[in-house]
Parts: sequence; C-alpha cells; structure tokens
Amino acid sequence: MSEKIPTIKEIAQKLNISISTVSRALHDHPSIGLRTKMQVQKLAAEMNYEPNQTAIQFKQGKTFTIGLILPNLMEEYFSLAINGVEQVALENNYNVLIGQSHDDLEREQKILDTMRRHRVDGVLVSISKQTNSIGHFEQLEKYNIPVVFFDRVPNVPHIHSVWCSLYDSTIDALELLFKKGHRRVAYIQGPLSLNIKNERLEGYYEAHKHNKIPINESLIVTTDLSKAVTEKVFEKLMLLKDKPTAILAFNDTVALDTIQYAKKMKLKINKDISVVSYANWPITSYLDYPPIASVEQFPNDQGARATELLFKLLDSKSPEDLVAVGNIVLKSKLIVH
Amino acid sequence: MSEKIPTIKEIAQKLNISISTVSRALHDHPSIGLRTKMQVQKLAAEMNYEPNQTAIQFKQGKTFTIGLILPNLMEEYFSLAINGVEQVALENNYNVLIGQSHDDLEREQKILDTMRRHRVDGVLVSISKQTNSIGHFEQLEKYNIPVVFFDRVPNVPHIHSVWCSLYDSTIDALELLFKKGHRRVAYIQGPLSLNIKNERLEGYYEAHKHNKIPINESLIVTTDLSKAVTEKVFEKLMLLKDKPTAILAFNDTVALDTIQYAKKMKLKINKDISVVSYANWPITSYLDYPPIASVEQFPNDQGARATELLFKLLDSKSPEDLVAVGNIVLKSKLIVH
DNA sequence: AGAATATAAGCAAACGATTGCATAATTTGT
DNA sequence: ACAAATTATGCAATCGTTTGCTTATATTCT
Repeated sequence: MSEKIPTIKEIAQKLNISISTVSRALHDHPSIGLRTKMQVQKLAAEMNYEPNQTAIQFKQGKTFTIGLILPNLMEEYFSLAINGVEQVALENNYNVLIGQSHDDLEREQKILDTMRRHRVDGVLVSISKQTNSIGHFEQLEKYNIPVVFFDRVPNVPHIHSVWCSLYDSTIDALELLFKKGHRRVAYIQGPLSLNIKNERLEGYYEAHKHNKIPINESLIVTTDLSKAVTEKVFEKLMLLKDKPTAILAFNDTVALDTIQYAKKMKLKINKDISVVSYANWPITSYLDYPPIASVEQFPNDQGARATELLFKLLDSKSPEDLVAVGNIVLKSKLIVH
Repeated sequence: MSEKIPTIKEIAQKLNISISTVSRALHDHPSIGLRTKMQVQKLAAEMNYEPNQTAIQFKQGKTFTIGLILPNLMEEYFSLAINGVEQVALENNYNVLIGQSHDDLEREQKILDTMRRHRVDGVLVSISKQTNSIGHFEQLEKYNIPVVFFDRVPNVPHIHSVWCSLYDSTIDALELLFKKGHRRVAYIQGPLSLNIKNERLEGYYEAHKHNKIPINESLIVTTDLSKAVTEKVFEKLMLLKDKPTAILAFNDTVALDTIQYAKKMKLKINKDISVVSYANWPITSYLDYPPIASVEQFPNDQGARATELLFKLLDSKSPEDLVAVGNIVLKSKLIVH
C-alpha cells in the first residue's frame, strides 16, 4: 500500500557510490563522469525519485514560496489579480500562499505572522481597509523579506508598490458626463482611509476645474459600501434642491446598489440619473441598466507586474538594488458601455 | 538594516546551556526546571525568537500545509468554499496552498506535482471538467498523502469525498414549477462528464415520473457553458412545436445567458418563460428578472466539512482508519426568490 | 551518612540535500 | 615509464530542531 519516498541516499547505496556524487549527477555537475551521471539519472527515474523540497528549503534557507495577502477573494477584482500572480510565480517555479484579511487588520497581521514563520521568500499585499500603519510589514523587511504592495497601496514613502492610477480615467469619466450635458455629478466615495491615495476625488476636482464647473461639496458623499448606507446617502442626494443628474460611484457594488434603489424610487436610469463606476464586477453586462461607463483597472496585469517586481527584489541581494527598483504606476482605462 | 534571525543555538549560548534544554524549555517539557524554563522563555521573547518552520517541517516530515485544488477562483462558488477550508485549516494551525486547474487536466496534474514535491500533508480537490481518471491522485495516496474530493467528485469507488446532493432539491424545483402550472420544463445541462454523478438529471426524471408527466427528450439539451452555445440551444428549444414554458438551467451562468437572450427575443420573463437554476452567483439579486428559484449548495459548509474530513484522515495513521471514514453527503436547498 | 530515588540537564544522532575541499583514478605529455 | 595535468569521486560539515538515552545534581528515606 504505502511506499517509502526514495532519497538520494538510497540511490547512492544501490549504486555503491557516495551521496554527493548522486547529488551532483542529478544536477548535471561537470565534475561527474558521463557513465555515472547516466546511471544515476536512470535509476532516479526508475525509483520515481523526487528531491525533498523541505530538505532543500531548509538547507538553502529559501522556500520558493511567496505570500499573497488579499482583502477578499469574493471581489472578482482580486480573483483576477491572483491569476497574474500565479502565472509569474509558476514561471519562476514558485508557489503562492494565499491569505484573506477580510479587511481586518488583526487578521492581516496574523496571516503575515504565519507567512513569516513559514519563511516565505517575499510577500505581495493589497492592504485591508483597516490598515493604518505598516509597521508589521516593515518588520518583515528587517529580516530581508521583501514586500510589494499592490492595488491598495499605503500612502507612505520608501515602499515598493504597483498600482493603477485612476486619476486620468476619472477625468475621462467626468468629461464624458459633462459632454452629455450633465452639470451636477455626485460622487459617492468609499470609506476614507488615510493610507490610500484618493485619486478618484482628485480627478473629480480637476475635471470640474478644467471644465470651469463649480464644485458643490454637498454632491460629495460617503458610504461604507454597505447597501443600507449607500441607499441612505443616495436618497439624501436626490432630496437636494440641486439634485445630481449623474453619479460617479466608488465601485460596482455602490453603483449597483444605487441603480437598484433608483429604480425602486421610480427614477429612469440614463434619463433621470446616469451612473459611472469603477469596474470590479464583470457581471454588470447582465444588467438591464448597467453603468454607462466603467474605469477598468486590469487586475491581472497589476498582479503580474507586482510579482515581477517582487522577483526583481528577490534576485538582488544588495540593499542598494532594493532602493532603486521603486514603484510602478499603471494606467486605467475608461470603458464606455 | 537587516537582522539575523535568532535560533535556539544562540539562546543556548547566551544562557550557557545546551540546545536540547532550550528546545525542551520552549516546549514546556516536564524535565526542565522552572528557573531554567523561565529564563529561556524570557530570553526567547526578548530576542523575538521564532522557531524555524522549515527546519521543523524537515525534521518532522510534515509541512502543516494542505493543498487545495480548484477549477477556478472566478466562480464565486469556489471562493466561498475557500473560506470554509481556510477557517478549519487555521484552527488546526495549517496553511493552505491554493492552485487553480482552470479546468485543464494537464494543469491539474502539474499543480499536484508541485504540491507533492512541496510535501503537502494532504490534498483537497474539486476536479476539473477534463479529469476522466484519478490515477494522479491515487499516486499520492501511495505515499500516504490523503486526498479528499469535494463538490465535483469523481464517480469511482474507494475515495474520500464530500459533496452536496442535488437530487432532492432538483425535485423540489420541478415540483415548484409543476405547481405553478408548467408542464413542459426544459433542462439545459452542462458538459457531460462520465466522472461526476448526474443528480440534476436523475431528479429531473424522478420529478416527472412522480407527477406522471411524460418526459420529452427533446426538452433536454446540452451546453458547454459558453454564451454562444447556450443561446443556440435555447433558440432551438423555443423553435419546438411544444416549446417549454420553463427552464431548469445547469447553473447561473446558463440561467443568465438564457434570460438575457430571452429578453432579446422579446420573450416576457416569468410569463412566456420561467427559469430555475443552481446557485453559483449571489449577484442575481441585482437582476431585474432573476431566476424564480435557485438550488443553494452551501459551499462554505462543504469546504469546511471536507477539510475536517481531511484532518481526520491526517490524524489516523493506521490504514484501517482511513477506509472507515468514507463519504459525506450534504443536502442542498431550494431557495425561492 | 549512605543508598535509593527523583529531578534537571546534556550528548549525540537524525532528517535529506548541498558543497568546499581533499583524494583517487585516469589520461596526457615527454 | 613517470611526472604532471586532468577528470572523477568521496568525506564531512552544515542548516535548526527534536528526542532517546545517558549523566550529573539534588532530594528523600532509613
């Protein structure tokens, strides 16, 4: 029934040679004669020999594993990012250890602890909404474990990051609305985290400024992304004297909750109210009234680029290299439906 | 900048005791005196000592890691299952290594290879659509690495599995439709895999038999889950002389593609045609015309139960135990919207 | 006090692979 | 044919931790 897993020791015994010779033969070391090399490789294949990774990991002080910490797998956005990460990792013969913070700081730290104990070679992370300090990540770098932040990047200096700029696309989105005649565009923003750059809002301001449309601060409202709060703030918006004719929604969750509620209020979508959003759900194509445009952030790309950056950091042992690699900013794109 | 990671050896040197004493002190071994124990634990804490997992893994021949192989993370169903798995794993201080087969057999095997090489202690798997033999899994069990199949379970004997029976709920779903007066219910089934039990179809037959409604084989059609094919088979159904008034859809992908296309054909949803489906997308609540009912399969539960079963297998070293544990079948539930 | 017992700590091997250095075996040059 | 150069192989330490067995120290009993 259960077989013993073969080791180089057994190969060495059967061939009456030393284990070092076997090891070198399997690695095509030049100082091993052709005959021996062939013999060893043949026997190894016959015995289904496979090097014991745990032994190698231990000896080399490397696990060939990277940790990937995400807020959530439910968000399609992150599931897509994983694909990019996995692909690059696979190309480099690395494994990926995934952990979900569920937007909980304590859990994020706990996951990081487990990963550190398991001696991952590097960490990729999209921080939780609660994360307001990156002390726990800095601690990793003390032990020479590089950390690359992606997508949700803390707004602090001297970190390695990959993220997608939303500034230009936000401006594009508003230009689109302005061009369609909208003058009162509300922005339903997500939870304010001091640590994430607020490019949506910056773009919102800039687009207004550029088009010489005055900002009405009461059109900027905040939701915690829950359905209830989104509905409440939307209702408040529609009770304004100067109510908006269009909505810039923080993401598709907010957009869909808004659209659903608007319909309940008997508003005509795309007539009384238009919605533009930031894409995280591809499902919107099944809706009768999807947002008229979305900002696409190319999660797969972001994941891949972040992983490539991490491998660059892993390759460079000297601390000077690490400082030089820096940050990568990708471009988002407005997709008009 | 970069610190060296402390080991028990250093602790031993600083306290002028042996490493075995340190090791035992940290493990609360009874043969270590209280004074020494305290000293060691205090110093270890001060030095931020953390046991080197790679060394332990190597020594113990255990990685405290389970492999989880899924067809796809895009399907919300599997993302939810992961949560159940993660939770149970965390409770047992285990890590989870996730791999996506993308419904590709070759990839499934490759992932399994990597996991075997990394010496995972056990494997959880929901097989790919292409998987028509389980040889690659049986090979694992030869090395005493238990395998638990879940959700998509191959239809072969002598395996450990956790899955959710769809039989009863399928009957419930059809009863619901029959009660609403439908007499011609089409079934759009997914790709036929010889290795997965076809409970949907069995339920479909049984419900008809029980209600003495004759089966019309032309109402049973097959899609490969692509939008194009789903639309084609639906169109063919609607061209029948005795066209159906309701559809039992293989899953929400099929259901939504069907509904979308029906609307394009100017059919009135829930009047000309009603749809019942198997839940994999919670998003359906945002639709104007969602399926009238869905069969819920409780992915989180399934994941958790499967992981518990795997741990049971890991705990029992004797091969007899392994045979006894067997299979777990959960119940699905019809949710009427 | 001296032997028997209980308590505390250390020695050394083991896990599987890698690798610098030494040594053995073979070939080449003269 | 013998030294020199080349090629092939082996020895042994190492990574950090665990653990069976031995030994040293302290306590208890008679």
